[in-house]
Amino acid sequence: MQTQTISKPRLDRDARREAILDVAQDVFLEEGFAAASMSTIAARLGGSKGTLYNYFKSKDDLFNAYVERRCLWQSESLGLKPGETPLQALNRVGRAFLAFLTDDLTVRNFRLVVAEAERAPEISRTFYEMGPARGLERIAAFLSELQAGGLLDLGGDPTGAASDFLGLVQYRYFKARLCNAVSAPRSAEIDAEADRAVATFLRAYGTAQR
Amino acid sequence: MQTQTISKPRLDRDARREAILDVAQDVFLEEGFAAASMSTIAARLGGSKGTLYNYFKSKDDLFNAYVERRCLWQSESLGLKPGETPLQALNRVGRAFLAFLTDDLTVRNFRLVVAEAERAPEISRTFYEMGPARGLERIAAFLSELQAGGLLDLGGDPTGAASDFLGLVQYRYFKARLCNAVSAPRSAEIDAEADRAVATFLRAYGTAQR
Amino acid sequence: MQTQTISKPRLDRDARREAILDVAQDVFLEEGFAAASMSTIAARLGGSKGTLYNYFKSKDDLFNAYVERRCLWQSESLGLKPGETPLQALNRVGRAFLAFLTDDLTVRNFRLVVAEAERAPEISRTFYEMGPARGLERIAAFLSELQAGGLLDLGGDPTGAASDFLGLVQYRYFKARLCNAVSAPRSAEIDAEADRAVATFLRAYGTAQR
Amino acid sequence: MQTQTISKPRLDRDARREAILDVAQDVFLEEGFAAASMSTIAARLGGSKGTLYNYFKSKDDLFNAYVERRCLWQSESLGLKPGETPLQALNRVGRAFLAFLTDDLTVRNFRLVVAEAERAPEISRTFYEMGPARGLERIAAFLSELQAGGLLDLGGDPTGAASDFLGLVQYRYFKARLCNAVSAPRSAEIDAEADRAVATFLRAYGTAQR
DNA sequence: GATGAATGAGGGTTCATTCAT
DNA sequence: AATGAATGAACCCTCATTCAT
Repeated sequence: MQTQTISKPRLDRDARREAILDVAQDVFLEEGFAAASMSTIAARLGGSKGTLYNYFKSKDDLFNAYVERRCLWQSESLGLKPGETPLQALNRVGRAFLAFLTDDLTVRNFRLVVAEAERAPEISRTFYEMGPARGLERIAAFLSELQAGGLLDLGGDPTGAASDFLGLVQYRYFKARLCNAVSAPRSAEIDAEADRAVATFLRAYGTAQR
Repeated sequence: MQTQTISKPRLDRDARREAILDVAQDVFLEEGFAAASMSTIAARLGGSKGTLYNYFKSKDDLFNAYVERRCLWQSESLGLKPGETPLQALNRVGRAFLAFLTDDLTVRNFRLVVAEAERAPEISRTFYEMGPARGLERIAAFLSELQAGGLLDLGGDPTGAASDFLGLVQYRYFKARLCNAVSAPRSAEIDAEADRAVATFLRAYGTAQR
Repeated sequence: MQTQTISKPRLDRDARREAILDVAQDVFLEEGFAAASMSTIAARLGGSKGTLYNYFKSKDDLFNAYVERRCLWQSESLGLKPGETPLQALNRVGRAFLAFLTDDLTVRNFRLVVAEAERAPEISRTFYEMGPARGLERIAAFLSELQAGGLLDLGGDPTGAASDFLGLVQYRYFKARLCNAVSAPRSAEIDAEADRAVATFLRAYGTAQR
Repeated sequence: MQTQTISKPRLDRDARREAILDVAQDVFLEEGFAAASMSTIAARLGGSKGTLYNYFKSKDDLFNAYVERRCLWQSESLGLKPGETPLQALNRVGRAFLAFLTDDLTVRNFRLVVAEAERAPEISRTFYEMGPARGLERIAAFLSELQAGGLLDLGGDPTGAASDFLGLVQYRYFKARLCNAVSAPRSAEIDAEADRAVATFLRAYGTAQR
């Protein structure tokens, strides 16, 4: 019972914190930072407002914690998979990237962070460094790997090539998604668009022998 | 003096309306829609809140008017200029587009509209149709013109090519700008990045004879 | 033309004043004093708010004028009509009184005046003196006339008898109407109730020979 | 002490609610619903506006609660008391009824409810059903009791007789009180008027043997 | 640690009134 | 005499935050 009283609260506290962040995420994504109210979050949580302030010292603090947690999430492994040709890998990554970017959660989260960029610059900057910037680096590394495999010639600028790759893949849908001008594309649409972008990319960066 | 007494009020009213929108734009861009308060706008205007409501029947109405006015602005002429080679034109357009997109006003306005996409979907959708969507079409038309001049081979999909062009040109800076991760690039940086993107584009879409 | 310029404005001014009062009456009756707005009245009038203030120096003033005008209206002639027996006259007056009291306009006007009795005691007091109090006197005089005809014996207190008469006639419907608990009674209902009240009244005040 | 920690908040909350209603009643009665402001109520309460909204979700809600509480109050027992003759009982009830009706609180409350009859018909209707309508029924039952005792002959229409009784008793003062045309009658005046009305009533409904 | 009542500043909005034209 | 833009006080209501229990 001693261990209980010592260890259990600790676990409980972390779990409770996570639960709060889960609810906060929902509310923030649905209503935006300013329109979201601590009352709403507390009510959905089934707890009291006071409790919220036991875990996060302010609404801003809660928002910070939410963004930080979001950033820790996005970490799938890139890189060639066994038994995959470089071309197949490029197509797979293009599709995965586009699917991720057009996903509802991604889009709404992006809106949320961008909305607060003026008011809370550090937050959006952190988000950018942890998210898009790291993604670009990982794509650059991935493309270098493909270059080593002979598929590509990046011309000595892997980051530039990565930027081009991502630009090609996402332009058609991302802005439109942000603006609510289109709903989330279905899988087939994503594949078609990604494949088209990869084809363009290969015309610009592919080696003759591909 | 007769024309005065007749026309002056009319002009005054329109001018006042514009002045209000100017101030509202500043406040909206700085604080976002939700955080912006009618009190702040009235105070900066040097008038009373009541006056605001003589011109716009609600905060939403004011925001709508702001977005509408923004949409009417962006309409420069594209197309080949006299004495310009197709290649020069492509470079010029690429630079102009990137300069526009990374401009402070553009970025902050984009943030603002996107922030309200969940709450007011029609507004952001309209913005998208009037802004990015029309821009894409105009670029597509422009590229077709260059194709006619022999510089490009769009492979029968001018819109796809336009999307690729814009994706290549903007990816490096736009997201970063949105997230406040970088300040507005200087002219030289814009030119370098645009030129690089154009080079990539030409490797993918240029004809042999270029 | 001189008479025109002199006399016409005078007429116009009175007519305009009446028109304003007509509109104000509608709005006051519909919304109550506090909820009625000068803007609404001006808008319905098709004029500007400034004009309103040219005719009435405040909202209270307008309300005063409305109540005063209302009081001047109610003045039908009571008294025996030629070829009518005293009993017939009593029944006729009872019915007329009840019809008047349960009429929509009467009820809503009563509500309106009573609502402001705390805030503006003189107004409701004036209304009472001009309306119900004078009505009571006229009924007393009327009953005295019938007494002279031998139908009634008022026991030396015509006002008391008049009060009893009116109390008997109106109790069933008036409060309920004020409270919106019943809609305006139809003619047959009014007649039946008035006749019943008259019968009671005659049992209390009728002479043996009736 | 356990009961304290459990029951005290509960009592406090109810007590606070009652205190708010007490203050709200004062303010509503003095200024009317529309003119009463939540700020005034909060200030008189010595609390903040926010607290008001913790107990009542809107001004309308507060008003509803006030009316409901008023309705629960008025419930004295009628009926013959031991050692009382029927005639004494009738006089007693007449006086009590008139005293109640001309009481300041009754009059002002009536004004208040009637004032909102157009805007909130359900409220005034409920008030009527709970108050005057039930009062009428109780008087009818009371009169029937007296009839059984041989004092009265209601002619088979107890409700009609009750209506007559109440009409006779109240007409002289009630309207005048509503209109602020007279101040609350003193006890002697009330008794005299009630006795007079009872005498009239007995002439109309009394049996020969009384 | 959890609660939820209390706070008070501030939100958007309305409105009677004024005044220059 | 008529207009209608301008005002600013006041309205109802919300909310992030605090604190006694």
